[in-house]
Amino acid sequence: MDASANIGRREREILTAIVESYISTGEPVGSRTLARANPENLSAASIRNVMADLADAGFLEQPHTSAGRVPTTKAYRFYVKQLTGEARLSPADENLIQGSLQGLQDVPEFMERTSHVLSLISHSVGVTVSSAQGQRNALEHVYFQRMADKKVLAVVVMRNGVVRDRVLRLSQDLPVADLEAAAAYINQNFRGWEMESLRNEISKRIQQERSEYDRLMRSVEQLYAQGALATEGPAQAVFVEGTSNLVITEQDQERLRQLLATLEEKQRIVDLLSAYLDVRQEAVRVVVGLEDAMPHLSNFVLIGMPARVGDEVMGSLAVIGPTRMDYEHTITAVSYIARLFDQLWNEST
Amino acid sequence: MDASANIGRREREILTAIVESYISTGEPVGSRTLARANPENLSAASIRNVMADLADAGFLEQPHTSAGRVPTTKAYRFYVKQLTGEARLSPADENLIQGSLQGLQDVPEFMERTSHVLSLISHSVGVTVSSAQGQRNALEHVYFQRMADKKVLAVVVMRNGVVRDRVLRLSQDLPVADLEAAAAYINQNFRGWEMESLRNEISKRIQQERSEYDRLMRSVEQLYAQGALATEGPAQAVFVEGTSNLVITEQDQERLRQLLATLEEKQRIVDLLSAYLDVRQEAVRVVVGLEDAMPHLSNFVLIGMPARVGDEVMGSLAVIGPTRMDYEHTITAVSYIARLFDQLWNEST
DNA sequence: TTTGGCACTCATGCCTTTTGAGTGCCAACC
DNA sequence: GGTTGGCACTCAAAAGGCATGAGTGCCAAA
Repeated sequence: MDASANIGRREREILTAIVESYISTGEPVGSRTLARANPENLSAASIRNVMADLADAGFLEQPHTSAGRVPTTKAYRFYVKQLTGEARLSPADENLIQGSLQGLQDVPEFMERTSHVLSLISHSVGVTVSSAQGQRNALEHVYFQRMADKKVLAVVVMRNGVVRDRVLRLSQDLPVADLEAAAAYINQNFRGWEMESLRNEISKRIQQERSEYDRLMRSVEQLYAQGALATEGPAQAVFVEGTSNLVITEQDQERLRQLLATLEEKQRIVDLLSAYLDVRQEAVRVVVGLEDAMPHLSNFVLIGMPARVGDEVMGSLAVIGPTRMDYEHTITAVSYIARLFDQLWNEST
Repeated sequence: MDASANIGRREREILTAIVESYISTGEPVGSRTLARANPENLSAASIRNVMADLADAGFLEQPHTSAGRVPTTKAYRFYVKQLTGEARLSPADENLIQGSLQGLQDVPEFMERTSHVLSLISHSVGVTVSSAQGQRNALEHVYFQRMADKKVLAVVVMRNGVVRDRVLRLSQDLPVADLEAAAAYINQNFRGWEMESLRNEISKRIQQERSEYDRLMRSVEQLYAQGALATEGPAQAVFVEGTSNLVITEQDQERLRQLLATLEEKQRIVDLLSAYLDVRQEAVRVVVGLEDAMPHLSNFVLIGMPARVGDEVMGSLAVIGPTRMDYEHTITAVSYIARLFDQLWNEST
């Protein structure tokens, strides 16, 4: 099924040379130019023959009859696969990254700066999502503040330092004393509990102690029902940076417009990343050809991986750029930052 | 000094006609076309004379010798000044806005959606800043959580529902008990105080009760020194949306690139808005010609105003767009949303 | 003061020509 | 048989030439 199996060594070399040449110049590459650039031993005519084969196998395309060849999606996939992944970042880039990410404390801030750094290094669009699900988080402290009739501000502090606040609309007003009692009850009984098991336990207790006359549990029930202890929330911050780099990449007006519009729809970015990045993956993932997921992102590539601290996923980082990009460099940068992220947050906890 | 004073009625009419024509077509406007479009009574030749005068007075420019006239910055300023400001938003637009801004609870969320709506309505870039300075805010509750050696998470809840959290790095470690004591001290003594006077009072008390042996005050001092009660913070969220609209506006590649790059620098956006939008202004402000503040924003206009709830400034909303824009429409939209903001937050508190 | 007329300018669009990088194929060569 | 040089052919893009038309300035007449 995979035609790349029956490809000989010569073909492989020429194909990578073509891909590299096209990536750096952007011009369709012809046999003559290739022969001149790599004056090993091959002549233009021989290369022509190989190129014809590669075109038949679906690795190359011609914009028009008498033009050079352009790599197809298949060719890029092949190219990425045969990269060694042993490249190291230049000291300059390492410094740039270290410098940008110093003195950070919260995840969203890290994500924001990371998307910026990624855009600088890759010359494409840096994209990060701070999902901060906090599922595995232990409760440290809750606090309720009465704002107005039937409106309560709930603040939840978790052990890892994530603070979540939301306004609840209750079906029935609760006086300040009841709010304080509820907070005290939760703090005393559940401090240190993991949020998920905490929620299970609370809903269980509410079921059991259904006595209509237990004022405390009724308050807790109301607060709980309105999501006082929910931790996901819509607080999924998305950071997209480096869109100005697209102006150079994408010449066509209308396509550029649609590109920018697509990148502004935060929800679609989240979907894209969650569709392609697996929580458990250990290495950078390169997805060539995003047109399946988003029509306007044809000729674009996603290079990314989840950002984890230990086992817990705190978000994702990725670069979205044109197929014509420096894959090796970008891959190394993404994986470097992901490793750095883990490190930074491990040592500071 | 202002040449617009000595401009007669005919001149004024022709100038506005020119500006409007240029805004809608984008083509330099010539005397003949104008005469045909407004067939009142004037002939092309007469208009030519007037146009020559207007050019002398600095209202019009010629791209080249034999082309039509293009309005200058001065002309736009004149045009904006003579707008009545009595326009109303179309029901469709009002619905769009109302729909987008329903069911909101926190200011940043409002700002994010507002920048989006503004970009849709103005066909330019919608920009909002949620500054939530909270200077005028009363303290409701503070909470300190020890994270690690010399690291403390400070959570400040203010009466208006704004929650601010930050990680403090202390010069000396504080045990949990001391943190709790400090929090209790602040909560008992200063609940309900305005943040600014609170800070003044605390630093005064620290000065006075300098006794090296007062453990409590030393804890408070340390926490305070590291900004436990600071409320500005870098939590100045900036939302920029609608950049895809610029692709149509700005034809020149390089300029477009710089534009996008400029709009990505959040800090500059903040500076721009704070430079031009006065906290106390009651109406929409239109600034034609942003090139003084930012060279890359020549030929661009800022239309914005602060977003207030009563007297308190919660941020700013603005549109940044090309000089060729529908001023009246955009001005009405901005002021409509600002009014809506005040309303929404008054009724919900 | 307004208007028609006239000569002049200059960006724009359209057509044609030239150029050059590329291809495919064939015959010759090692 | 794989490799190479040669040759005819293709086609996009650049360069030149020309007509078009919207525009201007200025002048003289109404």
